[in-house]
Amino acid sequence: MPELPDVETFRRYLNRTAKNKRIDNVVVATTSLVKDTSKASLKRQLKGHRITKTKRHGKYLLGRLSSDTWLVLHFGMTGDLQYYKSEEDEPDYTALRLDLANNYHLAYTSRRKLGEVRIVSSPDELAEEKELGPDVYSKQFSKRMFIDTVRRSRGVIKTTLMNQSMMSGLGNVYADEVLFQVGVHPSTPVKKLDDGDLGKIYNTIRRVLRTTITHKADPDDFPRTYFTGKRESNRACPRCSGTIRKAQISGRPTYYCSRHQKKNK
DNA sequence: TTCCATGTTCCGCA
DNA sequence: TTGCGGAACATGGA
Repeated sequence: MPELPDVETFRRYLNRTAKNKRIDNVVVATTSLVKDTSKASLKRQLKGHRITKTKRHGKYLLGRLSSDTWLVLHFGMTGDLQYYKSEEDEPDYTALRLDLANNYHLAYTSRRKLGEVRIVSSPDELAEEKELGPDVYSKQFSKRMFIDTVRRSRGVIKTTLMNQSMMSGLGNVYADEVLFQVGVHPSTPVKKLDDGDLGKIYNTIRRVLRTTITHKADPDDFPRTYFTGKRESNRACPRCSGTIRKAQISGRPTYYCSRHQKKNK
């Protein structure tokens, strides 16, 4: 679930729920997800403070604390956020729980324990440490930057779009969605794409992200011509009379339409 | 039971 | 030397 549109949805959720509420108590249930700091230190840095502002860089959600440091949440493949009042509503797999002054709780859950929780001094510090490229949905990330960045890659287009150090935010599912919509085969070498092709890919990335964020990253609400949420081989293509195929690209399961996504135009 | 999975990181090879 | 691709990681669900 958690690629850029999901994390942006989490960010907005946090803004209208736990933001500006004092954190009275902190429960760390899954210590292995806390990186670069001890459990005790994480608790100390959260307790008594509030999240006053949120940001997102790619798939990372950051919350500025009233102490002027930043809480970082990464959701791995199965992370989620839940805001609730009654203790019996506590979700399964809660890894970190913030008990707020209004008696509500914010739970960060992780089924597969692949995420990350930490404190950094600034969003820039996080980007530097993780070597994150610009957020693919940010205003600053222009079409020119996109084309120049992609040109540095010697690999195939899908893998390039997913490379977080080139641009951050797209994962396996949304990279497929973008290429599906723009009609480019995922294993097309970047060097075979001209500036016109790349410009179209850029426009499609922005449009797909805008649309899916609008629908709160819920595939059930996506337009019919999207195939996120319907990733299944041998299924009819929602855009043409073709059939959805599955392949392995850079070790990731990849879905594409064998008819309207040709390797060479 | 076996296989698969929306994440990142590490290692070997070209 | 640099960058790409595959494997590993942890764990639940189909």
